[in-house]
Amino acid sequence: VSERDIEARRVTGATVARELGVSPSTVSNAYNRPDQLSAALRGQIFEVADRLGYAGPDPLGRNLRRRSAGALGVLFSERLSDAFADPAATAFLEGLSAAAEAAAYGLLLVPAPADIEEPGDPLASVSVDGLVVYSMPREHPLVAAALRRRLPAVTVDQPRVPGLPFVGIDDVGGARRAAEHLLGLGHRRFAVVALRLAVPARDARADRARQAAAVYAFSRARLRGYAAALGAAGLDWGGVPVEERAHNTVAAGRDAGRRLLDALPRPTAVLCMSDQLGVGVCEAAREAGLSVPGDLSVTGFDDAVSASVAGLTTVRQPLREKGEIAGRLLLRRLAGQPASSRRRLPTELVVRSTSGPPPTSRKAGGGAQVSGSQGLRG
Amino acid sequence: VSERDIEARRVTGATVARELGVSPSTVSNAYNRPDQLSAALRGQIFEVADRLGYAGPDPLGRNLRRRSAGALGVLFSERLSDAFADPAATAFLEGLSAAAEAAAYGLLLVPAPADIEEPGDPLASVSVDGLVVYSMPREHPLVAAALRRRLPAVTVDQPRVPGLPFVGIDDVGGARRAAEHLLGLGHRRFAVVALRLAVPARDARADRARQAAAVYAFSRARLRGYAAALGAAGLDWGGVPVEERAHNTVAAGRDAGRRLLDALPRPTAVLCMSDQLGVGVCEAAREAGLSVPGDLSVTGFDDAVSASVAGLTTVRQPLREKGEIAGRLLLRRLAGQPASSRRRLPTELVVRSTSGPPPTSRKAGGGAQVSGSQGLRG
DNA sequence: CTGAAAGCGCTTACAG
DNA sequence: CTGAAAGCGCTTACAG
Repeated sequence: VSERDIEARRVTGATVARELGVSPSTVSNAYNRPDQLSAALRGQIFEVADRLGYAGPDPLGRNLRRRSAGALGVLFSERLSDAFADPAATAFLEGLSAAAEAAAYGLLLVPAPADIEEPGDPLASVSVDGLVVYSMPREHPLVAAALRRRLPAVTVDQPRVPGLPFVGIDDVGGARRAAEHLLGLGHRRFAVVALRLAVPARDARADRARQAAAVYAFSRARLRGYAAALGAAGLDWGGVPVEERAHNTVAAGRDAGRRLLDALPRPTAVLCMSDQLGVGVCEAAREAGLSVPGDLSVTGFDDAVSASVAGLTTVRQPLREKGEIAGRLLLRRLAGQPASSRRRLPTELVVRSTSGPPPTSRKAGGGAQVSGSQGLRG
Repeated sequence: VSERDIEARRVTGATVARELGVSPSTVSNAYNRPDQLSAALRGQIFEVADRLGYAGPDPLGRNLRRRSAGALGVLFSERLSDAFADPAATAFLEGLSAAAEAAAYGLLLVPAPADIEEPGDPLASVSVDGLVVYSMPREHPLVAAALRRRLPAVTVDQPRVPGLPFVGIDDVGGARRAAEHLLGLGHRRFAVVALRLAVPARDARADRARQAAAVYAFSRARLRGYAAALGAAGLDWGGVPVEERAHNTVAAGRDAGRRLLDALPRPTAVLCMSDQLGVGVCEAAREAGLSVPGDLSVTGFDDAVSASVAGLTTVRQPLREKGEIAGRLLLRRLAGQPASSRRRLPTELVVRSTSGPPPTSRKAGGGAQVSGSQGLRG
């Protein structure tokens, strides 16, 4: 009975039409095509609507009829709340939302399923016109579900889905330049703080097997870039400790830094896959009584706001632009134009005050060449 | 003709049912109620679906039928891209998304209308189950549209919509404590950098009239807090320059700082309504050859990541928690429980290294009491 | 300038 | 275990 009461009380366009003795089409036209009816009738309709508490056509009905949702979906591998805590993700969203908004599209952030591998389709109730797949491994159940849906989609920082447009950056080159910069300053003892490598992400030392099993394209590529530069300088990549961290936060960097700085012989340079991690490593160094860059050099990645505030040497990537391009690519597809392009944006080394020559070593036997900036081959 | 081709090609649950000679209900049940049909038939259905390219029930149809959208809408007064560039907004979204995600809801970020006051309802195509109204002035057309829709809604940092649940912080008290801290250190010459006050927001000096016309509850309240503290210490609020900035960025703070530090007599303390602004003012000071806090003390607001990185003295507010509470309040209403509460969360002064005693003044005649921390009345 | 008809794709009691 | 029927609320040609 109460169910029926509610039912009876719901006001739709048809209710307004009935009340006024006009057809539902006319009510619809009053809202959508003012030129299709007299101003007088339109006024009456609005008046009755107001009196009855009708707020205009229900988007649910309209969207089904028009077969459009007015929104772009965004898929993250992490929980949404982790994405918002990650400056790289929010800068990307900044650009993406600018593109969406310019075309009057909203952004629907798709919730991560409570259990990975839970039964049921996490996309079952997600009404969107297209999908942005942000930095997810191809095997992720959400990506599989997205592909099954055959929605127009764009992948970002993750190139392995054939047929879909892709936007990414030169991760290998960026990582390589950071390592070369430190090599050029004379460093020989390196450590790395990596972002998530495989699923599930870990907060732990990543051995060779773990590195080889990396499924996130961006972190895999950055490892490759670091390794290439160090290898070219004659260093043994196998001896370089790599700490993996699941979350892109200062706290994670601090923790990883503590662990790396505990080891002997201590590294003189730490390559970090994000600025948050880099800032955290700097904090761990100061905690341990080490000066940066006197005793320890640190590089980040992204060039987020915290990097410039902290004076962090880092690799700049055009995060906002990456989001804008992803959005425009998807919107172009939605407009019916073919857009199966792949864009790889450039990265750039930004030298600030957390990198310098290594301390003149008392015990290590390594070369003490403090100068020279290039060409450390062989 | 091509229209018809496309029409003919679309695969729905009915297509699968026809192909297999079963009813649409059975196909629906295969996806939604596995217990309602034999495993064998279910398998057949999935097989045919796969062959025909049917990805499961279309969310558009399902959402209409179920009268739910599976998403919470978020309304901002700024463009979406500005919201993502604002650390306070993203920290709020972090908490909100955690609450939404825990209940398997997505977050739909509603695009700002291209023209303010454009014709048509910006919410016309926005399918959501409820709305979070974040820091908007009551008169804003989007808020009016939202109220008209009669959707369950929660307002945040903006208390003036009667009947709606509200979550906010103690802006007055937080601002007052920042000012009292600086007064206690002996400062007498203040300046303020404010966030948006009225619509449209401006990048300019805000005179008394502008301050009185402020429509954003949070900035209005913070001004009141600053003014109360300075007034209680016998200072003339009318003589305190207030610079308004539309965007919460370091660049905006730097610009405001430059203008304030150009004036003579120069202020010895700058109260900022955000950490980004505060960091910017610190940069402007260093640019001008002033030391912080030796020549100039600066306070922020929020205690965002940049505040701790920069060592900024600030007023901490529980941004993430605010978002979580807003989300939970809205979800409770969606679950049919009454939730017309108002929550005002506490703020807390965090003293770091950008505040100290004013420089021992050579020319100004003010008192030079460098100590004392409270009770500057009269 | 207005209305009757069809249908967007789905799910839910209900009957068998 | 399966199907026929009704309807969620809307918009779009089309006829008048």
